[in-house]
Amino acid sequence: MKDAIRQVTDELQARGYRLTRARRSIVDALYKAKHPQAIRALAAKVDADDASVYRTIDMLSAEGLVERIRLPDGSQAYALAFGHHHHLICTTCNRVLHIPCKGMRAKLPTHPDFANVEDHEVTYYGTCTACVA
Amino acid sequence: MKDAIRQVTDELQARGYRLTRARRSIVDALYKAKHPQAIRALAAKVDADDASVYRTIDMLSAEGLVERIRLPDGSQAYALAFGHHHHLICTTCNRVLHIPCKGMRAKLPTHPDFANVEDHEVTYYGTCTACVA
DNA sequence: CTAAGTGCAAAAGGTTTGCAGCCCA
DNA sequence: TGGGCTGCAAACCTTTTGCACTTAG
Repeated sequence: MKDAIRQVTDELQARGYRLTRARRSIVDALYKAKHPQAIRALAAKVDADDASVYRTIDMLSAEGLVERIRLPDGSQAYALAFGHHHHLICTTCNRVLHIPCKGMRAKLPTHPDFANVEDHEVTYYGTCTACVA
Repeated sequence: MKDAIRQVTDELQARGYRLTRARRSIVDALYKAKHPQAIRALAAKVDADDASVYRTIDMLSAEGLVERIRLPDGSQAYALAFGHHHHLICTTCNRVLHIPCKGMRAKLPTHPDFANVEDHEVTYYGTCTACVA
C-alpha cells in the first residue's frame, strides 16, 4: 500500500513541485498516521522545520491533496485526501471514522438567497465503541 | 425583537450568572450583527476587554447559548444559538445562511466502531445570489 | 457585603515572514 | 546551474493567565 504515498508525490511532481526531503517526510507521516494529525503533532514527528510544515500543509491543502478535519474542540487536523466521505467523530477521544458519501443529489437544499451548491460536508458526533466504558 | 436578547440574558441569570456590562455588550453585539462574528471582530466592536470577550464566548458556548460556525478558511465565527439548523456558506463572501434541520433520524449512519450518534452538523458550500456576478 | 467578574499587563503559544544558503530538476 | 525550498530566527498575532479592583445581586 505504499502506492498511496506515491500517488501523492507523483501528483506533486506532475504539478511542478519539487520532491524534497521535507515534503516526503510530511506526506509519509500523514500516510503512516492512523488518524488525522494536528499541525503541531505533525511538526513534532516530522523531519522538517515547523515553518516548512506550515508551508507544506497549506500547499497540499490548496492542491486538494490533504483534507482538513475540524475537531469538536475547534482545532483542526489534516489527513491525506481520499474520495468524498463524511465523518463520525468520537466526542470523547476525538477519533475520526469515515463513511463514504452515497451522494445526496436528491436532497440538496434550496434557499432564496443561494444560487447553487457546489459542495457539502457532514459530520456526526457521538461515542465510539472503545469509549463506551 | 429585543426579546432575543432578553431571552439570552434572562437565561444567564436563571443559570446563576451575573449580568454585567461586558456580558450585555457582547450578547448585544452578537444579536445586532447580521452575520456570525469572528472573535476579534467581536472584540473590536464591544465595550469589554479582549480577555473578557474570550472568557464570555467560552462561557456562552459551553452553555449552548452561542453556536460556533467554521468558515471555509478554517476560522471560526460565533452567533446566538437558535434551533437546530444547517448552514449554507457562500465560498465567495463567507455569508452564512440557515436552513432548519428537518430531522435525519431515519438515515443515521452506522459504523462497526461507533456506538451511538448524538449530534450532527451539515454544511453546504456554494455561491449566494449576490455573488453570482 | 462579598464573591463573581472585569480590566490590565504579562506570559505563553501558535503562525508568518525575511533571508541566506541548500539542493532538486 | 538556477530557482524553488528549506532552516533559522525574529516578528507578529492570538489567546491565556494571575491578580488587584470593581460591581451585581
